[in-house]
Amino acid sequence: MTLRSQLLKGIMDGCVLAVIEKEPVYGYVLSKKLQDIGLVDVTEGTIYPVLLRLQKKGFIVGEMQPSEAGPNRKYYYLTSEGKEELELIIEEWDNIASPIEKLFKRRGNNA
Amino acid sequence: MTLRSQLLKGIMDGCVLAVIEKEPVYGYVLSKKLQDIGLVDVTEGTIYPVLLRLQKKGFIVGEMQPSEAGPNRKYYYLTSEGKEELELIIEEWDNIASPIEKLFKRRGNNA
DNA sequence: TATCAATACCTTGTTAAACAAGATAGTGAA
DNA sequence: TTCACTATCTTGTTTAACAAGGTATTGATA
Repeated sequence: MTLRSQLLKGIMDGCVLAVIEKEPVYGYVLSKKLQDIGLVDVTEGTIYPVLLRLQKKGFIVGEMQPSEAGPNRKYYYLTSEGKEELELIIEEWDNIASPIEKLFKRRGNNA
Repeated sequence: MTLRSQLLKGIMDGCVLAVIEKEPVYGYVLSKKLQDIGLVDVTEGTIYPVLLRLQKKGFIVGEMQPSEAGPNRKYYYLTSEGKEELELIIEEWDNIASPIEKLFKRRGNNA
């Protein structure tokens, strides 16, 4: 719908892997974290399909853990395949983002 | 299909507008230009739908011009609405790209 | 003449992923 | 008992890249 949602296509996997790499998280809090850093539209409707996809591909593993308050939480951990995948995604990102940056930067430089 | 193709979602319009802003171009050569700067998969199957979409929205206008060798060329020019749209797209890009960059940058900093 | 490559336009169909909307359920406070 | 917050997940819609194909012009080569 939004331009924002289109711009995230193909990079959500990378974002999720990057967060999980730092420390294992569960879906609900992952969504909040991504919103906090500026990806404001990343709600649960986005995050859970991504987590399922990544788990199916073997890049993360989920483990249910009891919670003292509220429903149980499914924590996700990065696998070594997931780490490799993250490297690839970051490389691709650089390959795509840098020509776009150049295209967008050299403009209005009449100062 | 490719990760690359997903990463370009929602940003092709901006890329095309940015190129046309510098100088009017026709579709065939626009595709080559974008490939040259690193967007290697941007073929005519990508470019012509984008040009039609942008024209329908009033961001560019096309004008057929005779060619001495080969088929005629349809040159596209940026409108003032197109310029405004480009500004918006670049702003959105910055809003999305910068948190992603941060997520990807602060890694492997054990040097 | 026929054929090929390069140039140049365009359309159709497939596919993937974000995400809005909704369903379900546990805890605890008012 | 009603509400808010936490937490999981699914379904359906939408959008845009782009692979594949089609048409036509010019000019070179066989």
